Amino acid sequence: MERKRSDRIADSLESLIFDGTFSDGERLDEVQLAKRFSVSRTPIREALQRLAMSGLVEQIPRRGVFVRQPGLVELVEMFEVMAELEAVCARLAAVRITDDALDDLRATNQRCQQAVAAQDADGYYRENERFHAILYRQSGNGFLEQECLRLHRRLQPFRRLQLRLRGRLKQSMAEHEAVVAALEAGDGDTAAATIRQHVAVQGEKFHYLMSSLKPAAE
Amino acid sequence: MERKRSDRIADSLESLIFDGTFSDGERLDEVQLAKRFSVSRTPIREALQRLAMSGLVEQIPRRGVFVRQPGLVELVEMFEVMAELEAVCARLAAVRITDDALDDLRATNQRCQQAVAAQDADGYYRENERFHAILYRQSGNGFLEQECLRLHRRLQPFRRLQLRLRGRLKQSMAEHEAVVAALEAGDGDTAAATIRQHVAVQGEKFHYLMSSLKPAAE
DNA sequence: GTCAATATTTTTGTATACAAGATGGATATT
DNA sequence: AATATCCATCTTGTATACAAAAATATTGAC
Repeated sequence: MERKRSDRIADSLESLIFDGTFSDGERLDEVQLAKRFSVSRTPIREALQRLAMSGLVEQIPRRGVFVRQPGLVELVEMFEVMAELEAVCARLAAVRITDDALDDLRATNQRCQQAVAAQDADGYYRENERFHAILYRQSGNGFLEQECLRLHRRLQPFRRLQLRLRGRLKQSMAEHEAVVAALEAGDGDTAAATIRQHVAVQGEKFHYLMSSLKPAAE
Repeated sequence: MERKRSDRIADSLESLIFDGTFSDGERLDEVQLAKRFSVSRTPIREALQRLAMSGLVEQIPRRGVFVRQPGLVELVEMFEVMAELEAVCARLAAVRITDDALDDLRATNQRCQQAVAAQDADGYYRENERFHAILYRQSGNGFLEQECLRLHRRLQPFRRLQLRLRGRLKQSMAEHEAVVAALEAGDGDTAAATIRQHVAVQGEKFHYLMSSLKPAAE
């Protein structure tokens, strides 16, 4: 599936940026990375360019690429956009969703519940991902679906941080149920409002998390 | 401002794809392009990669890159997303917009009107761009602003097609005025609904244009 | 004559070599 | 001593060379 070396390197670098191995503002030296991955500069450069397009690094011409960790405000902004995009998906899905997809959502939610009960974090994430992916798909708008997947993927590492908040999982599940109910009833506005809140609260919780942990981020 | 040769090449290729010099599905040969731009394959490859990220071409590993003109359905989808994004901007702007920005919007609209009266197509586009750019900015969400600018830019060549529809410009201006009025009144829902319709209608008109011109596009 | 297997050629992906701009420090001048 | 200038070095951007894979042509078997 992965074909070009530069693709795999891009993924690796992405992970390294996400898990904080590269701190914000750090310059990524091409020859260093080339040695690290045992390749020439060419695939490194291709990978870096991809990351630049994704917004993970900033490429200053003739100067180098610098990792660009989103600050607190940008994160909140991204969560806000994610919330709105998912709300659009929900509103569209309310009229376009198929019965099969509704069944799928319910089944996914059930598995998600079981994962919560079993304290299976990975399982929870997998099913949660699936829930949202189905919602995107059922918007009936392939372009919207892709954009949602893109942003969702970008926010994923930050989403992981906040699961530790007590009681969040249970409430999250309840919100999922409410969304399914609204979709079933064809109530687009309720579905949109519910999912918007469901996602937006993550941004807010994140805000809280950050300000409680770090002294003054940005 | 333009720094790397590959950047300028990417822009050139983008234009060539937009204006239809490269038809859909056509393979872009690296050496051919290299000769055409009198450079080596390296900057060509970098440019092509950027285009692939933007979705303008599809890159099939070890096989080449192929231009990927959006089909009719994808265009409608993109306009739908644009409409929703702008609606979000409007709703947020209704509470966040500054008085200065309101004045700016009004002035821009006025210049836009004048351009319409003078049959100054370029002027109209410039001011129309500005109107939407201000709206994005006044959402108060920098990330949303960037995403809107990205999609707006991508849709620009297709938007240009439909100005020839009789009476569209006048109605468009009226919609702009309505948006400003709603923003002034702080009525986010009305502003959102108005701008959503304003943008969505472009996708629909485009649909009409296509089906009337081409026999059966996709 | 058709199909298949192999060889040739073409094209992409990667490595290396080269060019030009940027960084940093040393030296000279005020 | 402070600052400006020039030089050395380093890093990026581009060109070329090489390797591997795919496309195409050729040849052989049936």
